[in-house]
Amino acid sequence: MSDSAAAVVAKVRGALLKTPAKVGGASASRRPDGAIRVPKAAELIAEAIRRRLVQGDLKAGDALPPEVELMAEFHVSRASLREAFRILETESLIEVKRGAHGGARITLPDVDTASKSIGVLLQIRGATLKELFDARVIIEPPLINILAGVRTDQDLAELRDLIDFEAANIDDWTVFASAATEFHNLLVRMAGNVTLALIVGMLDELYLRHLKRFVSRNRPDQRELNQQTVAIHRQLVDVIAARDGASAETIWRYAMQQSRNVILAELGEDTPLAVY
Amino acid sequence: MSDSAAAVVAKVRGALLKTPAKVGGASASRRPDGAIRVPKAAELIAEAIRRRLVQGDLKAGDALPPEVELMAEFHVSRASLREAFRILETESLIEVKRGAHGGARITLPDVDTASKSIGVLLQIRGATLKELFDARVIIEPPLINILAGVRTDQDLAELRDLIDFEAANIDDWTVFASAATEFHNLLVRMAGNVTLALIVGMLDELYLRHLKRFVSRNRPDQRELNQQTVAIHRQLVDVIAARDGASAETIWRYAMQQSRNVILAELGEDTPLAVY
DNA sequence: GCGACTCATTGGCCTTACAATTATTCTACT
DNA sequence: AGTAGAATAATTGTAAGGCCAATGAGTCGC
Repeated sequence: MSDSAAAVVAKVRGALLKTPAKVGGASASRRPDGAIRVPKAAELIAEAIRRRLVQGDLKAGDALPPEVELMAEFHVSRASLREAFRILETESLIEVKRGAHGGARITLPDVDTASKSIGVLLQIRGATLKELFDARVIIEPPLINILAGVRTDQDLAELRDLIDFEAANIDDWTVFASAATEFHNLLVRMAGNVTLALIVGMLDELYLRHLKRFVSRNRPDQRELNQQTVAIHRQLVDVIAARDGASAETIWRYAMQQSRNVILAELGEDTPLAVY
Repeated sequence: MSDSAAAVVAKVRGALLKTPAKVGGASASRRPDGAIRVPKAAELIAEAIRRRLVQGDLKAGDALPPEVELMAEFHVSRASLREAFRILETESLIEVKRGAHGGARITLPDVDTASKSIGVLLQIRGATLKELFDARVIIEPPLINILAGVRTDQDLAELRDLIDFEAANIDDWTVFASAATEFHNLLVRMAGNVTLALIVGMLDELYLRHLKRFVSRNRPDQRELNQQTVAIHRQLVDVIAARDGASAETIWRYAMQQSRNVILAELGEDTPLAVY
């Protein structure tokens, strides 16, 4: 290529940003301190691909063209393209496999990704385990109230199936714990607010991450606690079945405060959240 | 270097992962489908630096050594190192400047970063604007109740200062909007739950991003609405001053539902959230 | 002092080359 | 015919080296 590097850069920038009317376009973005930041080639490529993805041009599982083709398409070197890949991998938007028929494939980001970035933020800001639970105690009960109004018979059946599964695994600590967590998430999802379901999912995820790092032992009275849990879950579903939102909310708030107190008493109220 | 590439890779892996006892260590991680994934050099470097950062060996503003030194330290090529930089940049953990005395500097991630990853997730899952507001209507009022119990006189003073500022800028749409948003955030922060403050901050951020993309026009009755807003804010602070948590919660819930209805009527209830 | 200039430092980007991995295809042997 | 295993082709992972651009600090001239 005989162009000077500057010309090439200019060309790429031009090619990538040919939709300057889009107000949301994040080229030449400003940093908090007001200084302008010249976007790097890799960032522009990542942004272009990300846009295709979010706007639906690319679906999960779709394969991106091999590096050689993308290099030609974006007029960049392999190094820059690969840096863009690392960015998109970090955002869990692609996965790259090597070998024949390898290459980058679109993946849907999951809760893990988001909760990781939030986790770092919370840890830096000194959030405590107590706050994490308080947040859930505030968010979940009102959702249960809503759920009592919108639940279908199939929802009830699913919830009861899950409770039966809990009861069947009452002695297997890890299985029971993940089932109980899933019960929470299921309730929240059924309430129908995708946003809050996601938030609760992330809080769960953070709590579990913390747990896995610091707790390996079991409680002596675990079995008894688990039985209580199952009983409360059954009671809750019955009230939801009766469409008694207010009672359901009260029950759930009480139940969550109970388990919050048990867990915090064991782990320590002011334990700083630690996910790394 | 006369080693085969395989030997070099092995050496690097060994050097980077010399703390295998750390349970949190994410080398050779498993993907959801159970397949094991060989971590790339860039990921290992990013992880090593990230760990130093989160554990406090590196503070915000600290400069990392120049690329040449890091290449030597990690025994990797410049390409791999730079891919690692892109990963860390994506996570908002470093910022790279060029020129003399440039290089990578540690930065603290901010709400933007987290809300971006959540935004993608929400958009993909088809969250609507309505849900975003419903989430805030659920989360904020209980926090106001708490705030009424813990508020200090200085908190009241700050809130009233902010309201005065709102009143003074009642005709400047953008200034008023950001002041009103800050009022929300201030309330939530004062309630003392870092986790929920962060979550509300992210929801705000997402709403504002959406707004900036799609709304440029003003309402004809904006001035009147803003005056109502100021009146309600004053009323709220008075009730908080009286430590009347229940009333404060009720007032705030009502106020938020009002503004939710106004905004949704204008933008459309089922508008899918669009942040890109 | 103070502005323009120089220059060393450092990252941004490109090219080339080779190694490692993997799906497919071919081959040889049973 | 069928199948294990070897060759092959496609594709990413990593390295090395080079040029250019940006930047900030010191220097020189006024």
